[in-house]
Amino acid sequence: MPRRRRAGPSVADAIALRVVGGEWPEGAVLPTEIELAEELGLARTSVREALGNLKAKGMLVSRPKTGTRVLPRIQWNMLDEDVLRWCWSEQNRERTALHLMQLRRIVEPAACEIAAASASDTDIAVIERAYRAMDAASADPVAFAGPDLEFHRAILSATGNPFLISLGATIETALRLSFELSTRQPGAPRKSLPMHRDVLDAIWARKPAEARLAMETLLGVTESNIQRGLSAVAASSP
Amino acid sequence: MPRRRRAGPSVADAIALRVVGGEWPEGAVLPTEIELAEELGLARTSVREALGNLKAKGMLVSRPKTGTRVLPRIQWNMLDEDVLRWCWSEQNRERTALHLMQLRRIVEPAACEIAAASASDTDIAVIERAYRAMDAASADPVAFAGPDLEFHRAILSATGNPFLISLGATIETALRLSFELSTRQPGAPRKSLPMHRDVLDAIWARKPAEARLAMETLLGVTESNIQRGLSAVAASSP
DNA sequence: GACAAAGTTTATGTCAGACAAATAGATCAA
DNA sequence: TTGATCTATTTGTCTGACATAAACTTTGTC
Repeated sequence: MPRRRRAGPSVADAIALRVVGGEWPEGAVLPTEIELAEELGLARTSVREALGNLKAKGMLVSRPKTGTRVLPRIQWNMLDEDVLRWCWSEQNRERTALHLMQLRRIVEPAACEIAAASASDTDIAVIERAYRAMDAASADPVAFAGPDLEFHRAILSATGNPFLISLGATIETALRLSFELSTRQPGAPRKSLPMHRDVLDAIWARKPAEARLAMETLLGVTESNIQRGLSAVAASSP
Repeated sequence: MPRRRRAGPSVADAIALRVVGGEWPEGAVLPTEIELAEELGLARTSVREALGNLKAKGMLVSRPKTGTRVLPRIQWNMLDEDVLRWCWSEQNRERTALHLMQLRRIVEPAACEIAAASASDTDIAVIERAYRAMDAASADPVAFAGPDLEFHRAILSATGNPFLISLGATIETALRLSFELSTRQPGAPRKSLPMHRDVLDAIWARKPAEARLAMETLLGVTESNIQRGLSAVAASSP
């Protein structure tokens, strides 16, 4: 007697991971809903719900008779947190990490500039609180990560631009995924703290140009840290 | 005898528009699935499918007994095309249009720089093809819009960065929505054409700095066009 | 009377089976 | 050969039922 497991979003996860893994490449049609249901030991309803999620995220499309096809990856919404998470569990993490870094170096300095020009006092207070938490945790690289993410997210939020705020959520997810890469440097927190301080001070002083510059400097160091982390990973697992 | 209408995604649309419209504000719980089904004249299954989509996009969350609640707008994924479309049908289009423009002025010049530095010949050929189509349609502002969108999207694609490519899709959707605002200027196509040409030439000549500058100039003119369009709308409907 | 344990209620989550609709592919006719 | 029709198959929708979880109520105890 098969007890009903609370499948939840894990069904979408299971199918999405198989899509990302290449079991059904771009343009391929995946098995019928009934076949998938049998294979996974679920009702067709549950499979449909999972497939519906993947359709909502631009990964699949389905039509009667034709079946459900995998859309080209170019059309997937990489800015969706789930899609990003699923795609992360793949071989090419290095390139993804670098692409993410490229995005950050485009968006975050500009966000700093905007924040310095137009953030409210409460916005800045949130940034400052994150900074204090970073300071308190600077001895522990693991505990340091949380406030670090919050610091960068708070700056995006301080712009008041909904698009940039959503981008902040995406970046935060990606950073959490690439956490392993950036924390291989034990002394990194201590070194990056004063740079974060520079960013905060410039925003607090309402100096947009300086804020942008401080963030560019910070991200430059961050990128070289990540690159060192990448080469360390590559060296440890030839 | 109620014939079954092919409801399709319009169910999600209907519910999403009511959420965006403020019928159930942030944090509020919306009616039970059964009540919604009765109200919409659909089966609970169909309502569930629509709600599932909205959950996948970060707009709703639901738990047994508690019901389905509207998440804070700050958590919605504004970079999702559907969410963007739904939020567009609201009062504050002006601010949204300006926020979009702010995003473009951050992303597109940087993308131009990257494209000029690293785009493949085929990537550039796609950009050039879009430019030719713009040239051919420069007499008709309506026909001009399509190739115009394609031109900007092609530049984002030419970066080879999946995140920027996804952003391109978002920007394209938003531009299509704000189409009405930017086409109030009859002579705009003719004026913007040479600026697009400058962008293309700089990318073709592999001069990143010039490409960035050309795009900044182009977007500056575009923004003032949109602002004129906004004030024209405000003046025509007091 | 306060408080903890057990039962009740109710909404979502899952299942099962059926029919409707659409369409790709096969069949048939001119 | 070509065009229209037929058929098979897959997704889309409906119906009704039970499972599960959590807020609410009741009960029992100190």
